Amino acid sequence: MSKASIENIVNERSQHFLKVLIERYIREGQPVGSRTLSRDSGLHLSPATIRNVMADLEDAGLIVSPHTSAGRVPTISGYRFFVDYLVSLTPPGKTELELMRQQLMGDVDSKALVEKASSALSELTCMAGLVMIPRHEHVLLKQIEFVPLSDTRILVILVTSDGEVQNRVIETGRKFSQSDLVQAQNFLNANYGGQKLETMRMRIIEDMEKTRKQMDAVMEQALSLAGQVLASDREEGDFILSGQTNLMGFHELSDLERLRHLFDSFAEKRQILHLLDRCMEAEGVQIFIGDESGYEPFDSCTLITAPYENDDGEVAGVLGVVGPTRMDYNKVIPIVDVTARLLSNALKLR
Amino acid sequence: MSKASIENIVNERSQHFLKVLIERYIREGQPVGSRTLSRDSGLHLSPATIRNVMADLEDAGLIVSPHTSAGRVPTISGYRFFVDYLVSLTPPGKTELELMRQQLMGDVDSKALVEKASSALSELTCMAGLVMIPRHEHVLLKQIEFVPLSDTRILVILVTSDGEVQNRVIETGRKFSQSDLVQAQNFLNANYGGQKLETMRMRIIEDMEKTRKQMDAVMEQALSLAGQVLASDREEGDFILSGQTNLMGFHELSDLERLRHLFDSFAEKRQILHLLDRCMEAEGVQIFIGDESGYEPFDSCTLITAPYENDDGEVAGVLGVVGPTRMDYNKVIPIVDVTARLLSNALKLR
DNA sequence: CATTAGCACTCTCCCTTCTACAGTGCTAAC
DNA sequence: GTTAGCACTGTAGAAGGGAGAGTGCTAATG
Repeated sequence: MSKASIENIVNERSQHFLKVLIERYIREGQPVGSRTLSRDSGLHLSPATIRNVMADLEDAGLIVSPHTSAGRVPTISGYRFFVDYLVSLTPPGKTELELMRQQLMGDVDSKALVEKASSALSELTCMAGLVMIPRHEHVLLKQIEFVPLSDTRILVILVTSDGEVQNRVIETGRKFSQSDLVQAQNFLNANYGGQKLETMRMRIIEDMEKTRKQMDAVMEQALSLAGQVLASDREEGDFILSGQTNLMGFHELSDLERLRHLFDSFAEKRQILHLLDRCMEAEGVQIFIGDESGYEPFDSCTLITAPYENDDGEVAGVLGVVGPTRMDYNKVIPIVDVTARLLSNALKLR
Repeated sequence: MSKASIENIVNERSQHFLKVLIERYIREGQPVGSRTLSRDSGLHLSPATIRNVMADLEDAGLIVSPHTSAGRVPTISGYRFFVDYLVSLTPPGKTELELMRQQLMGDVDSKALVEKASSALSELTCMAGLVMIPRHEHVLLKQIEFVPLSDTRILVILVTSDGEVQNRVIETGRKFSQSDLVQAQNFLNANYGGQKLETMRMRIIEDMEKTRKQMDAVMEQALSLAGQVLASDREEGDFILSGQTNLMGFHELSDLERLRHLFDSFAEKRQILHLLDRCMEAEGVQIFIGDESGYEPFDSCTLITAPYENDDGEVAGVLGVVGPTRMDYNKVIPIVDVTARLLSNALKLR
């Protein structure tokens, strides 16, 4: 940012005009001209004066005109300045809140909760809602079961403290008898039940060393199986997307090629998950406007996210909405924020 | 169909022209005029003659012209007649076949197979591919396990003969001790293991009657639990969709509103599942052109489906593609057909 | 009787032209 | 610092016009 621009931004009056301009543009979707702004601003200044201010704002890179004789529209920096300094967040109405609260109560199944949160987001914002499936990193092992499928394939069922069930199939390479499995299962439940999966993984590696000296066949088998199970525990993550088609309504995204690109990126998931992972580390609401996400299909979109917590009060995932850069930040930011809180609560109250 | 139309359709020459016209239109996407058709037809007839034939075909409702001075395009009836009597199916090339075969081998997980089949369909046809998740109606119970989650909630794990694992949580309303559950589990495995879930459900209802007289507590508990598990067995079904965005490339579908409607229908699933269910009953390839599906979002699409079989040789589900009515039927029909066969094989060879 | 040439007609597509309009930047006056 | 006035610029939309493609009809032909 040039020196001139900073001085102008500091100017309170310019900021007021910027705010009014952006709010107007968000509402109407049309470039805002000096005459309109003069009427809307509340201050009694002529269009000519406003034009000077607008020229400054344009110099500062906060607004641009699409062509000579159109009004001005916010740039990405403009939106950024707006959300950083100028937003007047309007908390969701009682009815919306109540509706959302109801949706997110009842259920005990965390998958169902996540889906409802996602569709609530998309319905309330009329954009696309997305919610990461909760991570189970800090989850405790409640029970482990082995079920033989064939000679060398074993189905392993992990029941975790958050009530989730994970099925994994492992290829053992050698044969285990039914009683081998029962013994291993009992051994593991007795020794590792109630532990976190991650600490479990570490302890098993240690324990395998010790066991080698003791040469207890049962323990060794059990550990080797458990080792295999947990080796495949690198979760790749996933998210639930709702209301993707809402995005087809925005004519700033109506370029079919861009839109297709965006939809493909939703289907591919990988990059988006990476982005969401980053948001999980940050605290509170995160906003990526236009190319700020560094992810090209989102170049003409804004992503607003907030982390939510699991029953232990640890960050379990991230939720958010995707929409055009021209979105009602005043309204959407609180919705994302509140939804994250409500989902956290719902996960705790199960 | 009027009498005149039938006579005209029976006319072999008209049929030839219809075929050439449709194939040309499928290739080029432009209305086909009499001059073009005269050159393409192979027969040495002047455009004027062709015009007479085209007028007949139009009377018969097989083609229309978008406006006075455009050529003709096929109607839905035209396409229908084409696929019923005129297609020259071209089997997929060696390379495509080999590629598909490779994709569909390796894996043992039926979910993964289904996903690969779906993406293979969408890639080979450049349209949207969809594959129903296999139904487990005729599947055998391999093993049943009870895992207590809380006093009244029990996790039931069903391992079935096709290697799938189903988790269900039931609310018992009263407390079961650990040993109650183990006994019930053993009883059920001993008495119902290896049976079809559907016959099991019926037998359990019978057996509950008998048990009432014997008053064996263990048996009664076991049956009551199993009854609950199987009561929730009404599968609603699901399908995997791939390459949905391919549809955005077709400009006959480029009306954003229609497209949105179509995408919403994919997300809603219910109606489409209903449609697919109907296809499961029929034998072999099914084709719904335009409004033939009776499902309005598909009005400007064609759906081509084929059922596939599970390891028992019973119909397990349906797969297919969705694209614009103007699609290369000669090529796509065999692809759907072959994919269904290959998926059936892959499911058998696991 | 089927086929064909000829012709007037119709419609779309694309190009150009024109006008109305909105909004700008600049200059000079307040 | 603010404002009025003014020339300028770019867009949107209407109007017009020619080229081209394809039609249906009629009358002539083999």
